[in-house]
Amino acid sequence: MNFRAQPQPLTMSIAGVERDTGLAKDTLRVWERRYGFPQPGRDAFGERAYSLQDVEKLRVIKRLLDQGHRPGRIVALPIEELQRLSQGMSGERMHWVAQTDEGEAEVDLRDFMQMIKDHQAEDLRRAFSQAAITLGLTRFVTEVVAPLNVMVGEAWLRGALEVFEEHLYTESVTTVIRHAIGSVPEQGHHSTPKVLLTTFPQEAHAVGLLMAQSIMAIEGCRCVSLGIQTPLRDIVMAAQAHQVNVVALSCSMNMNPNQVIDGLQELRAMLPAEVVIWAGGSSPALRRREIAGVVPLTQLSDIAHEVRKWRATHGPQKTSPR
Amino acid sequence: MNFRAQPQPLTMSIAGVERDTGLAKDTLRVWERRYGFPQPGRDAFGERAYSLQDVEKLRVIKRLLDQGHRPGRIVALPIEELQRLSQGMSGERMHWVAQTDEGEAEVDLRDFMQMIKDHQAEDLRRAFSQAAITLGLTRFVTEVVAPLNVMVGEAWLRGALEVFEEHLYTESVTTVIRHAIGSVPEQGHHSTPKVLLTTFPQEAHAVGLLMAQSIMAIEGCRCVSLGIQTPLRDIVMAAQAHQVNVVALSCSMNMNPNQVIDGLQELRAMLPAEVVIWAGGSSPALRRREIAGVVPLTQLSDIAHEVRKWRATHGPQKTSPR
DNA sequence: CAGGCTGAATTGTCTAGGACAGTTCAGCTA
DNA sequence: TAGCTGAACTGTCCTAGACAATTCAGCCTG
Repeated sequence: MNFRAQPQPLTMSIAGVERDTGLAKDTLRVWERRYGFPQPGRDAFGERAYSLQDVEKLRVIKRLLDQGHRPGRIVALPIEELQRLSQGMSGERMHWVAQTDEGEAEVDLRDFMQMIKDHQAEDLRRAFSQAAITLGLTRFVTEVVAPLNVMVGEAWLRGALEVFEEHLYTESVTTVIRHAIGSVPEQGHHSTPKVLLTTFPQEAHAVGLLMAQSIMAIEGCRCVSLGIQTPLRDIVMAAQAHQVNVVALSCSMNMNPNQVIDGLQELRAMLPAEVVIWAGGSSPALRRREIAGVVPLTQLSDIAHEVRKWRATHGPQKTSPR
Repeated sequence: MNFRAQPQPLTMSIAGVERDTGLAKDTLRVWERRYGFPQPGRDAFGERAYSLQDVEKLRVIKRLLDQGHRPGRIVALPIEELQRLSQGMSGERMHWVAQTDEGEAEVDLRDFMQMIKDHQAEDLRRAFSQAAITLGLTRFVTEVVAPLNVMVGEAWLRGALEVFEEHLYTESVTTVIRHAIGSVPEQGHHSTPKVLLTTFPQEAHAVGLLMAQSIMAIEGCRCVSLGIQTPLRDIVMAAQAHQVNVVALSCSMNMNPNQVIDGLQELRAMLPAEVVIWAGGSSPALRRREIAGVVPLTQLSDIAHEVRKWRATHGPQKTSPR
């Protein structure tokens, strides 16, 4: 067993930091000028070289920003102070427990986390399958996958989880949800609403989309998913080609809030008024401010409500004539 | 049916163009300086305002770049010239036909292409499912999906297929293959080889990986997939954590050949010698030159051969002790 | 004629600081 | 307490220059 220690680069380029933290290059430079942090060293070519500690701190800062803090107040703070701030929230509910109808606790999320950390690939997938069957797809997604996503994301931010461990989790969940979706009986040609699912080009996370799709399928929608990263104009063209009633976008926490808002506004301007836009996911942009003509779904449970609301507003079974 | 031809703004900001074309802001500005195109107007604030025609032309240029053209040669060309270049290549063998054992032609790939272009989402998925059942998973993947990938890729390069149409194809195929993999009986804890599947961080295409996984599953391998885009060091760490015998990488045509070669060499240096590396996919880098300690699998059928070869070389059922 | 070397051209990304519109805050007034 | 207003904050755009990395084109060699 001679796995070599990696030739880990001890620093990161500005482009790497942008990708890792989601903070634009311009922003990083302007913070340096204004707040004195980050203060990267320079490599042999005179280009910024960020230490891994600084990148770590930037990640914490990003999270605090998403929670509503303002840059000028926190960017210059020492790391301990930031961690104290970010401890404030989260971190309490590592012990959520989903319960079966009979009331006994059956699914302890810590068990899943443990399997991820122990790299028990087969066991993990089997446990997910079992939970999906025991709880049903809707509860599995809302009570197991959603909180696990948060826990995995936080663990990754803390550095408690490696990228490959997160990948394994994502792959396992994807497999199980897709399999479950396949078991939902297909909708007839006239069931409504017909929903187009996809994400903006900047969004790399596919699980959120899949979760939404699974709940919509259960609620009896006709789902057409394009997967992730569809250019704006293609979303519009697809909505037209498939004659959908609803366009549903998944926007994860990692997307730039401004891009989310801009994208939604542009999309709204390009789509005909009778096509509804649902924007779901953990992006802070969705909570922050209302966007005209866009329905924010900040919780998974909102989906079912919105489907029913749509059906109440529109004819119960006829596809709108257009 | 009042889908608007365009969004009200007849121009686009530089950020919008970046989002729509995938060309970085820096690149757009430098092209303007060097080649005189694009030559955007300015809005009331003195900021670049790109016409929709220019954006359209930029999209064509992006496509040509992906094909291997160089910016200096094409950016300044008039739109007609660019379109002529796009037409140029590909497009002869649209008439492959897979045959059932009885010999009758059953599956005409042109039918699938037609369904994609006609946006018949449900029919397409149903047709794929049916083909997978009729032909069996291995033949479905090698005789239907593989050639269709080529056809779809070529059509996209020619501009004959929109991005959202390609997305729909990818999503449908993914659904069907994943479902089929789920039906392959799970391997026991001692079957070999144990294979780690993933791609390099630059690789965005997941279907190739899935195709490989499906064939390996059929051949009785224990597959651990991390999905796409795993950093190099995480591939190594995962190989160790999961104690795999083989690391399988999928490298599509779209990856930079140099990145493929460098990545494989670095990976080879980091992994212990007893872990085999299989590199599959349509990347030209795999055909071009041999890489020491890496097995190239340029065809899907190579996978089965290589699995058997591995079993012949190593003990038939014991996991290597290490 | 294949293959390898070298210098020149090409190309994306980085650097610097300045500017400004839009948002949020803080203090004053009613 | 509520509402207004000016000041501070903040992200993104701007210009123009520089340079490493890649690719091309020509030449030489075996």
